[in-house]
Amino acid sequence: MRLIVTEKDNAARRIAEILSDDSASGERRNGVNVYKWGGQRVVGLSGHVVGVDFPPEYAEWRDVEPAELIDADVVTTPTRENIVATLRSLARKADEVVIATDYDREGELIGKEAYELIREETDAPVERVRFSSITEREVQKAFENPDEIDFDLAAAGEARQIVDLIWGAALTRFLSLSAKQLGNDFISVGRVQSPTLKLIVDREREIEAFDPDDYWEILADLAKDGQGFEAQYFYDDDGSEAERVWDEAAAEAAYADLSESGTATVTEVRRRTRTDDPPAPFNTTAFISAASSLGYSAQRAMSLAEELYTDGYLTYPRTDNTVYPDDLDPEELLGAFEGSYEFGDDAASLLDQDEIEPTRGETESTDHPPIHPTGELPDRDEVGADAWEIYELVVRRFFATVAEPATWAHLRVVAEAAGRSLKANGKRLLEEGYHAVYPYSSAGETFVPEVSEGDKLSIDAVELEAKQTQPPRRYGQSRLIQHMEEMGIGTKATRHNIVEKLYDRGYVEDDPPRPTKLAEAVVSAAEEYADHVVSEEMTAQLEADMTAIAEGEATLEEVTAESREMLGEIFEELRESRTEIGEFLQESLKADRTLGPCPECGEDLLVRRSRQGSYFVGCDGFPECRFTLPLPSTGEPQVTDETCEDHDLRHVKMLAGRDTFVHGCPRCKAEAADESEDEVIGHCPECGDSAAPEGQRNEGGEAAEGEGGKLAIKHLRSGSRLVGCTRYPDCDYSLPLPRRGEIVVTDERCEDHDLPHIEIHDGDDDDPWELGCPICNYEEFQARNAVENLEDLDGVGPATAEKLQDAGVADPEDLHEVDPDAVAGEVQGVSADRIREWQDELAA
DNA sequence: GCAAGGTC
Repeated sequence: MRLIVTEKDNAARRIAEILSDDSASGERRNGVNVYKWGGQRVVGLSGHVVGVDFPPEYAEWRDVEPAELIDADVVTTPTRENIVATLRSLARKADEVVIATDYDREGELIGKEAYELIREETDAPVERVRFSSITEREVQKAFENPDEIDFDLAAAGEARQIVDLIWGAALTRFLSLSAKQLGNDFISVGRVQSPTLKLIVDREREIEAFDPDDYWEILADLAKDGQGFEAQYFYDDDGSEAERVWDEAAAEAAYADLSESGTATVTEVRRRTRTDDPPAPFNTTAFISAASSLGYSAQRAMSLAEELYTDGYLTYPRTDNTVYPDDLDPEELLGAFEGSYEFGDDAASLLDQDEIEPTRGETESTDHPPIHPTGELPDRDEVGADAWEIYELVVRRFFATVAEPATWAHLRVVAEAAGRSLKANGKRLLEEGYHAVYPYSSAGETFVPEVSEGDKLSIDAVELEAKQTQPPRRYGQSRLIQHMEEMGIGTKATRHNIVEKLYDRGYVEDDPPRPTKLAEAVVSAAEEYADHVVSEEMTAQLEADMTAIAEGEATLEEVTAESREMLGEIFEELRESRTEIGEFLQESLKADRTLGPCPECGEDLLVRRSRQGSYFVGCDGFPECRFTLPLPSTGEPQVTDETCEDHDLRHVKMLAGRDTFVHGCPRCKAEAADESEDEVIGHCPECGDSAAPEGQRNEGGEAAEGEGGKLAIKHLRSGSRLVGCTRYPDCDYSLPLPRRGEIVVTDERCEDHDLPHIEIHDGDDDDPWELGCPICNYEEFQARNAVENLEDLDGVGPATAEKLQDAGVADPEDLHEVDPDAVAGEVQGVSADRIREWQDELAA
């Protein structure tokens, strides 16, 4: 039997299809897909199935000096046991093995890891094939010319693993132990995350140190024959054109001159035609950046693209490549969109072009093509709105890369008035080119009328604007990822996760990411004692070392020994400053939790956590001062940089995924609740007059008048509002009300529940939210939630969600109890296997 | 409970 090993299941399936001429069948072993035909088996790994770590005796942080990790053994152990077991059992029956992992450094290492596992089971020959994309031609050619594993290249990857582990673990443990931050709140450091964090912190330092300068700009409304346009004052500043006037008196003088002249004379007209080339094919970074201008975070964009990839609609989304492979036939791919409702017209117009020549970016790599549609079209309702928007972006990007350039007519006009110069730059689209199929990049025109030198223009208005220079802007997530790519840190598959990691570690908050005090302290400490780990040089040096290993000019042992020595020197310095560093980190951690002064004792109010795990605001003066304020029960509190003017306390935001909200000043919230009175709106349906519990009922089956609970609108000190029973805590019946907006009880009544309708007036808008009867509203809310929960399932859109509900699955929870075959029979487009996958996922 | 790199 011949065993073929790929890096992932998707690749295994496609290679089996190609090599078997579509006759392969799949089976599941240990939860791993194995494709078979004749004497052949193909199995896909899941990237690395083994990982490096220290031996177990180093596991307990408190029992090990971090510096001991520097010379500790590094061992490789299976991390994906089921895949390893399947690989082993397949290997035992193989008399020939082919490694077909991705064609890049990490792929070589993953292949070598598989090789080592296989060698423990068999002496069968092991070959290596390399192909630059999984297409019939490439794959056939690769299998006809098999090669050998490049152990040097794999060793380069191993060296990286070892260096990253030792530096990351030793420094992470050192900082965490010195600040006594163990458990979930450890303080991490790493070759990629720390330089990325420094980038953010450095930018924040620039912002904080920024000292704005005043300047003035003068704008004028000009017109020729009634056609108005805007022009800007400029002057000659040592040979270059300047618009900003730094001196107020000079600005006012120019403004006065221009205001007093009724006309200006055209002194210069310059026309130029510019081509605006279509963009290059999408690599991961460019894709994330385009998705970010549609409002998607890096993480969200990637997870949608991964879903579309797994479902077969897009190619692999993790790629650096910006050049389509030779075997991509643009005409054929455009043809796949011809009949489509959304894309048909655009595809047809592109096919009408005289020539189709895709654009090329700068990087051509061997593992995966640029991200493009496969030609298989998803059902718009089925994939959901977000996935569709991402899909359309990728389709249109592909369209743009095969479209014609756009051309623009540029018109620059300079006019003089009272010795002062005004300029206007016009821009008109001559040939729409790729903009016709790619609406995401700006194609805005600026109107300037046709004028000739010597023409008189009227000056209709002049405006003097006082401005200030602005600090640099924070990096957005996608800008950060671009920066990482430029610095050569991280990879296509990890950069967006690194940004996410900075959020998880409490190093950055909000979007665009803003560093916490902890982040500033970690970066400062690293800069002082371990500068190497926060610099991009560490990666640059590692890359050079890896190249040397791959080319046989150095060995893994030499490179890791040198790296260990360097880290050892760093620890010599660190040892002496341990307490100092620990205190510094602890202070910064406290600063991130500090709201402001306690109204009772003047010490700091801090976000704290009770023994039960709930958050509240407490005083740093505890136990002498017992002042507290409650916080909402949902989400993780985050102290924002906004401050309440009344109480000098920073506002709190509650992070809870989609349900994240700004709580505001906790003292304002508590005081507002103290001042409000409960407003009774009806009887409690659980214990009210018409539904009293057994013991309290009178002969008529009702509670005695006045004894039953009433429903009232209540304001809690934590900021929540609800319709709840007046007999609380004896009766805990309650219905949620929105956190924001003024609650207004109307005269309209719900006949079913005998309750008034409620409206929410938010801000000054005169179009209130008609919430209606609170009971009806809550029931609808629950039903809506159920549909949304269903849509969270992989491959379920609004249409399928509805069908699932019709089939008795109102909520994902119901899936536990259903018979997959029965439901699959009732719901078109959902297989029993899919349902089993959902069940497995929910169980996990 | 550490990193970064694969992958889901």
